[in-house]
Amino acid sequence: MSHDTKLIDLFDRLARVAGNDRTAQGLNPVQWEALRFFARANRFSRNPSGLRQYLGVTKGTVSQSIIVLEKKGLLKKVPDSRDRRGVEVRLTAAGRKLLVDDPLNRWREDLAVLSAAQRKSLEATLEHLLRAALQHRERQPFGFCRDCVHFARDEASGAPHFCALLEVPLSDEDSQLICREQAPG
Amino acid sequence: MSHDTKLIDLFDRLARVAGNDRTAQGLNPVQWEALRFFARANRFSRNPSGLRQYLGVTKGTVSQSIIVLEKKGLLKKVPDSRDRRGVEVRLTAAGRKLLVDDPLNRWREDLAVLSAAQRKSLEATLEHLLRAALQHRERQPFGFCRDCVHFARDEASGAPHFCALLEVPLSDEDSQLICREQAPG
DNA sequence: CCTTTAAGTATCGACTCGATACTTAAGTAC
DNA sequence: GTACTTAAGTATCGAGTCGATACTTAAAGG
Repeated sequence: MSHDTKLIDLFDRLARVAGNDRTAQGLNPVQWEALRFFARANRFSRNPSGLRQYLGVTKGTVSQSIIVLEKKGLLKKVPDSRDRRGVEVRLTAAGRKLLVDDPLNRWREDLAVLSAAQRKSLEATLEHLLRAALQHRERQPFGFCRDCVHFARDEASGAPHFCALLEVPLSDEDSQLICREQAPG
Repeated sequence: MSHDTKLIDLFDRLARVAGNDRTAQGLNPVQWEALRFFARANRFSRNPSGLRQYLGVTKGTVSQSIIVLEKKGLLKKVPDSRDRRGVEVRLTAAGRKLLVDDPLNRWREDLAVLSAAQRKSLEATLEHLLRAALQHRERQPFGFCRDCVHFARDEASGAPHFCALLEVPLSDEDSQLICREQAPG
């Protein structure tokens, strides 16, 4: 019985409660997570292997989930012009519309019981913890493009920004999305 | 894009990462949760409907999970002497032994990146949040017996403690377990 | 008694998820 | 170029979760 037992139990319990109200609008937990991911991932990340990395599951699993969401008309696949093995996954208008009723939004009401200072502090602590946990498990942080070590702002190249890792220009929109290659700077 | 979006995303992501390493020792997430629950629930709570309330799933689901764990030799069912419809679920020696290698323990290492003050603050905040979330969803908090409004310490009745709701004497051990009837005082 | 309610089980169908095997396309070596 | 290797994605299978439904048994209350 170490001193962190209660904290771990709280995580476990919160995760379970969150999981419980994730089945809504006919979508199950993983489908919601996939929808959220593709809505927020940049063009280097919004493909099946990006989701695979994000969720930490096998490619067969994500392949199935994407096919189901495609059948529901919430996602559509577009061939990748640069690599013909790959596909780009995009939300349809129906997908974006459904995301407005994300069951995770229920937590906004719950978070209201905390003060602004508490929420701020909680956010910083959880971010720290998540980063450590992902590093420990050798997984990518999937942070914002603009917070990356490879991000160069206001390049003279014409485009507003630039990625020094992939060596491509970046739009303003790109910089505000999450990226599988992101390394916190 | 409300201001709590990032906080909700952090919860979602932490929950997913925690879920990923919950498949260990041949047990899946729900089986681990059941094992943990029965190890910590008091005698009024360690039955199928207690787990049902705790996890927020249907009785058919918990019935199946318990049967699987019984077949694995980690749990055993004992008829309830007071109510012949009910059963008491107890961990076997093998169950207790397995719990030592709970994959959730991996978080202890991750929590080490936080200072003692941060952990303390995090614990208080999460407890507050969980309580609000459970109340919002009309679910029981499953707190410690000793922290309950119905708990009476050092009764003159002979037993060390007493539950004013169920009107039964309580041992010291009872008071340190979680209870489905618990109402925070 | 008889009706209602509660605890638990049995069964079904839809889905997740890991594992395995497969297809197609890049990348690289020669 | 041809051959080998690696990567992206799909197809399929089996075990398990989970809600829904129907059922059995027992308690509880007129």
